Amino acid sequence: MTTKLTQLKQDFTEGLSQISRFWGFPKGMGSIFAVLYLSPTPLSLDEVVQATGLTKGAISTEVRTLARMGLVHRSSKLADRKDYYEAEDDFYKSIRSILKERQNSEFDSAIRSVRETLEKLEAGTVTGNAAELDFIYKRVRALQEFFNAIDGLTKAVIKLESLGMTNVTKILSVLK
Amino acid sequence: MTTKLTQLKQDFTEGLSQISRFWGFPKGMGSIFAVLYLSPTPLSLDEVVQATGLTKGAISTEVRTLARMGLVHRSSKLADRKDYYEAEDDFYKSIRSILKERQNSEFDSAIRSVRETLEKLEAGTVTGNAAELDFIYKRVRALQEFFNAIDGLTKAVIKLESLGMTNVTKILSVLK
DNA sequence: TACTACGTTTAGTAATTACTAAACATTCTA
DNA sequence: TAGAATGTTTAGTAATTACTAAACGTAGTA
Repeated sequence: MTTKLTQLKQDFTEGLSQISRFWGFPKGMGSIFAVLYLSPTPLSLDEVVQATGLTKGAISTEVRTLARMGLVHRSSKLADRKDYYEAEDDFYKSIRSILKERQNSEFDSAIRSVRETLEKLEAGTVTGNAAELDFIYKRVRALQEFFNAIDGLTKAVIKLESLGMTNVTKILSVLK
Repeated sequence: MTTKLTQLKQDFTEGLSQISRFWGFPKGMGSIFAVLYLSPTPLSLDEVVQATGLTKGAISTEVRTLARMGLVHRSSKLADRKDYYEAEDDFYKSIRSILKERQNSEFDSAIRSVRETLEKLEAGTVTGNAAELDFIYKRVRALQEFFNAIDGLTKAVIKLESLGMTNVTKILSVLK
């Protein structure tokens, strides 16, 4: 039983859409990436419209966030006003730019709020039952330390020349 | 300038809510966890209702998913029909059970769909332009390899006796 | 057995998010 | 300069998700 190439592409795209949703991104983002990833040549906005069934508007905005994450690249041909988009195919590179992106995001500000909580506790300016205060202080500090560890890890990954199989293998070997 | 303990708790809870949303979970989940995490003693459902402002129903369901992820534990006192909930305070442990949880989830099925794509391509049962087929095969295979690497990593982490600062430090040292 | 104290489920609502359609801005071309 | 070809923004809609309120189930207690 044979499969048509177009069908295969569609299934693949469907799969990436689900993965995208799983990670909390719009499923349209997944399908845009899939289409670009399977294309041997960069595609214009209208070609992506055609291939995904989404509208120009949607693609315009989602391609921008994909580009911010380093998952697609925008290029242009001389003497052609169209923009062209192509997928990054080095996922390890993408991971690094996604992490970099996230550093400046809301996540960091939320984490900062935990640190502020901790600082208030350390400054001794919080009024309330002493035993409870002590308990809460320990817990908040533990959380803070955990965040610091995560933060250290992501920063280390960002700084790498390249993540990639070699490094993954190294990590695996230490974990054994 | 001093802060009331209740205010501090509220701010902390607010912070965790944002973090929860950032990771694609309901913000209510974050606040439930925060309340439990700051409590020296396990809390009953009604106490959580009181502390979070959510309804019994919401808490009932969200506490269940928190428990599945190993972030909270349910316990009961003898001769007391109430359930009591308390937060896991070993986050490394939680990471491991979250990863374990995710293994059987939709994510895996989506990844499986990529593998299926690859298998069809390898079986040579796909009809279409040969050059394009070859290109697509290479790309899909690369993605598959990437997923395998990730999968290997998560499995390794799951298998660990315990993740924790020691291991994080080890990883960091390899990445330098 | 009826009543109470709980947790769960369910059906509906509110809030959020993803997307569309169309107006708009910009740049090139005639 | 007018017109066409492009990408972006915006205002509204559809779809999804988080939550509420209240009915329900169950088990313990009088």
